[in-house]
Amino acid sequence: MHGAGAIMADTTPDAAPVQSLHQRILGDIEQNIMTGRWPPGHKVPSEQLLAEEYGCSRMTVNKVLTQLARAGLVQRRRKIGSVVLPQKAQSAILEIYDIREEVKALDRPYSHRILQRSLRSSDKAERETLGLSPRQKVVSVTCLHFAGEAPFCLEERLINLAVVPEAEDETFVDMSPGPWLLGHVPWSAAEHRIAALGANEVAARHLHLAKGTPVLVVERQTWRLDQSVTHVRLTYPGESHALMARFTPLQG
Amino acid sequence: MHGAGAIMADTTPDAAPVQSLHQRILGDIEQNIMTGRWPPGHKVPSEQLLAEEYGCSRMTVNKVLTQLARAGLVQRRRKIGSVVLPQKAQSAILEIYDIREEVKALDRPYSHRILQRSLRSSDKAERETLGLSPRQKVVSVTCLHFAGEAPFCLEERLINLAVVPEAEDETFVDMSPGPWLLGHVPWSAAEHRIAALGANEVAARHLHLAKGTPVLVVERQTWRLDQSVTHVRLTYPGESHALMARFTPLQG
DNA sequence: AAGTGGTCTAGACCACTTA
DNA sequence: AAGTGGTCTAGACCACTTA
Repeated sequence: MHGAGAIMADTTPDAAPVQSLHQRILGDIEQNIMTGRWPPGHKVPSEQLLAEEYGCSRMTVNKVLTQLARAGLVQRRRKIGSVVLPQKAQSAILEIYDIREEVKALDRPYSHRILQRSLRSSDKAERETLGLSPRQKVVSVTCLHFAGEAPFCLEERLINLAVVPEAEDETFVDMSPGPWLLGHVPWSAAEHRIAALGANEVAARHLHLAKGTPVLVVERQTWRLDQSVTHVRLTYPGESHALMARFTPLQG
Repeated sequence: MHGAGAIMADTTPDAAPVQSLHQRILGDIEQNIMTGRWPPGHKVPSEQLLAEEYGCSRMTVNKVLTQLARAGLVQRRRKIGSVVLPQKAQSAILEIYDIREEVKALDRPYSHRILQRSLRSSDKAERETLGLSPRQKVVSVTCLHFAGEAPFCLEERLINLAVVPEAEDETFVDMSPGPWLLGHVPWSAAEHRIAALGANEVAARHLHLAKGTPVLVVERQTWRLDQSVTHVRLTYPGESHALMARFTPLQG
């Protein structure tokens, strides 16, 4: 140090840029769309015009508009320019939470218990579900998730051993099958099915419900590239459980 | 060779570039992650190294890595570089479809009927739900959606007139409230709640079910900036209905 | 023919982080 | 001190689309 301490302490003469330039432009345009000043169909100024207005290069506004297009807020076409899109119902999105996280979010102690685990040849129904060929083996796991002492969710899962050979030696006692799989196999696609059903006998017994009580059933199948990785059926007591999600269309 | 061979895809000798360069780089990296060649924790080559390997400028690979980071596949940190992230359960996402689209996807003729519509001061429960101040007015609409002759979904909705004054004169006869709102108000956030319940009296009557039959209840609240736009409760016969979604983490 | 977006370059300076 | 990403510039050429 050469006596520069005073200078160091005296920073922020002109406010430091808390936001980058393209974040500011993004925010401005987003505001215009969200407030309705630019309704669906409105023409967004061209990249060149925006660049002039903000006194920046075209690349900077291009980055912003590309991001808005990816988020589905605007449509971009050559010669035409960018227009504000009507919002689509399909863009309403719901997150499916990790069960452990769900329970912890409720401030309850989480635990799980493996009720059954078997390694065996796939039967016909399973091959149909997973899209397997006749000889392929599967791991079948049944797992009960707890919030405190209370059963929270029944998990019935099939794992395709051809895609996840490491599953052969895994007991899932330390980590339940869901998180374990996420750590071992990346997935490229998933399909969900959600229904309200009356509890069947198995679900009723494990979840301590009367048979026929409404339960929320989430089925999820996951693929890696073109191969089915796993199929899972999660059964939640319907009265007590709800899947929640908060969603915002754009992240800055 | 330190993985550079795996990174580089074959160069197309003559053919016109059907893919842009950054799309090709994105695809290559995505492949490496999806196939497990680059497991979670693996260090992605630095921007400078990738740029050299692909013989392109740093901006081009920066674009790719930024996109991968936004999609949640990698984490980027200065000095450290980029590393492959473990996949998160939270990234499993479910689309909620427009009811009209849901019905049409089943190849059934869609129609809807307005059962009730009223403009009135909000009551206490409604103000709590929507976060309104005492004097604010709401439009309350009850709408039944049909697939052919069969009731498909009961919609019970509140609309905040302060945010959507145009709703005062709208009958929703030509277009049901959901799509109408999407065309009139952009939303910035939504919150969903899904549960399996026994049908209450109103739902049972309109959906032609016995009281207590399992139904799937989807509640959605939507905001524009900080103001609540609408709250809707959708009730589906649980046995016949399922929400479906297919999801892929990255779009090129 | 002209306007617009799509993509890419070859640099630049900076901020952050570890060593 | 050095490596890495974050951001931005000032251009360039091209593809597509309308007129």
